Amino acid sequence: MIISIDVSNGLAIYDQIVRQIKFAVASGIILPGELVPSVREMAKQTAVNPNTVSRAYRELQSEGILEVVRGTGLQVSTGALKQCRKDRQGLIQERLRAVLKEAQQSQLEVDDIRQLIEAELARLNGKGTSK
Amino acid sequence: MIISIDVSNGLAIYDQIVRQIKFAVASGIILPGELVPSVREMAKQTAVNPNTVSRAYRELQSEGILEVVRGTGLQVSTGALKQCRKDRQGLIQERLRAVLKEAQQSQLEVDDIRQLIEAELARLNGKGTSK
Amino acid sequence: MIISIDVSNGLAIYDQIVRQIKFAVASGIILPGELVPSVREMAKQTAVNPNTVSRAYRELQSEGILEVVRGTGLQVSTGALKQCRKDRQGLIQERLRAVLKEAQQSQLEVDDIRQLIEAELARLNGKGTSK
Amino acid sequence: MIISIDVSNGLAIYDQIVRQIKFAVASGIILPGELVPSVREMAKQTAVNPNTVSRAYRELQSEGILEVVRGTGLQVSTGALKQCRKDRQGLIQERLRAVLKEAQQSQLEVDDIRQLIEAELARLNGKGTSK
DNA sequence: GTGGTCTAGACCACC
DNA sequence: GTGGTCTAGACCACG
Repeated sequence: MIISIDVSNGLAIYDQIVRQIKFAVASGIILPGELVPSVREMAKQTAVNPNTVSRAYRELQSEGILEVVRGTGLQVSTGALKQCRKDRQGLIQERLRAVLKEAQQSQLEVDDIRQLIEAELARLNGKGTSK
Repeated sequence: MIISIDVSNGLAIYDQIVRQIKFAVASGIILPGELVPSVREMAKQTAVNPNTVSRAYRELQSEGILEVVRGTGLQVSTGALKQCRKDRQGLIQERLRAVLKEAQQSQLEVDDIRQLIEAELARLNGKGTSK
Repeated sequence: MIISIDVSNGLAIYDQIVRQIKFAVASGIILPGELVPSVREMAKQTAVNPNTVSRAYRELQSEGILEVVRGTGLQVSTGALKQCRKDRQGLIQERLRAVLKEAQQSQLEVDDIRQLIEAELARLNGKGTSK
Repeated sequence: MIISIDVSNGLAIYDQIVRQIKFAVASGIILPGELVPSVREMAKQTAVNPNTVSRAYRELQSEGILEVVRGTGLQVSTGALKQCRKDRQGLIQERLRAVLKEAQQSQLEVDDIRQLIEAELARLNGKGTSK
């Protein structure tokens, strides 16, 4: 699992770690039962303050994504995969709703919105297949 | 023009003012050449410190949305309407692209995405017409 | 004499009036002994608050450019032409010095500066003659 | 980097800070990637309120000269050097053009202007070498 | 420790 | 009356 940090993108570093681990879990890159890198290890890898990694892990524990294995480290918990997928789905849905709502408030017709979306989907697919 | 502030939504107060004024300009609620409420007036209206309003107005000046008329107040500048509309459009497009991209990365099929979108659009329209 | 005011250029209105009258005197557009328009007249002409015109005239009186003719109005004083010319000269010289100094502080070589100047002079002359 | 404030020169304090930092960047006194003094540090150094320093830094951020490194400070951004140099050059050119234009409007012959300039350049150089 | 935001209250120039 | 600037002091999130 590779975590890459961008210090100057406005997002808190701990939050970048949280999101990327959730993403890794949702995508099956790291499976329930597997250990995440230790705080020190991750801190070295990402050149980040251990406090910050620790905070990210704490956050993930409180959300039930990670759980302590005494004397061993932190592992991805059993329900984490399903939860991360659902989170992801929910988050996407929420953001989709927000942007659609705003689009409508801006005098955009429903058909204009659909057109915009199809254009963007085509763009993404074009990029994806050509790669 | 009515500006409503929500102190506990995470967004900075000055930013809420900035956005709502841009929205008002983009929507034609306030036209180029018209004066925005004075700093003190707006501060009273929104129960916010005048400095905070001033900061929002300064931000809008530096973006070319507002301009000072010495001793008289701040007026919406000539190019503001077009600029705010374009900003708004660009912002929506960008956010749409981001969420669609993320949706695709989450193993959602294009048709699933379309279905989600239609559901959300229906929700919005239902809300709109029933109200 | 035509005075034109630009409310949104940052310069105080009264100052714009002061400068334009000095310019008119220096250029011989208005001669010593001639009356300037009355406060009310000028205020109407320029669509400016009479207080503001009054302030400009006061400024010009205190600099000795204008003088009261009791019951008649304000006239350009005898020494005004020479003084305005000198002022103008001095002001230009001062600004020239300031900009040259700054240019030198910015690692510009003397010859680069000369080149820049010649380019600008050519531009101005080109414009002037072609007009 | 030394920032010196003159409270009684008409220029706003925050603007003096902005200009001097731009100057320092343009001159290579402070390089892209380096941190500027912290808000509190700079405030102590210049005997100015931290808010005022903060405002100057905010201004520089919005112009893309500085960028935040969360919890660490503000660093000179990558493109800042080039940008500051260009700004500086453009500003000088603009002011040069303005003063030359005004000089010509004042019945000064081109050769008189050249003479004035050479005199000023000599003055500056004399000062520079004698120092 | 860092910057970001906000409030409160003051003074200024300009109209 | 208008905006612009500054100070003082407080609280927050982040590292």
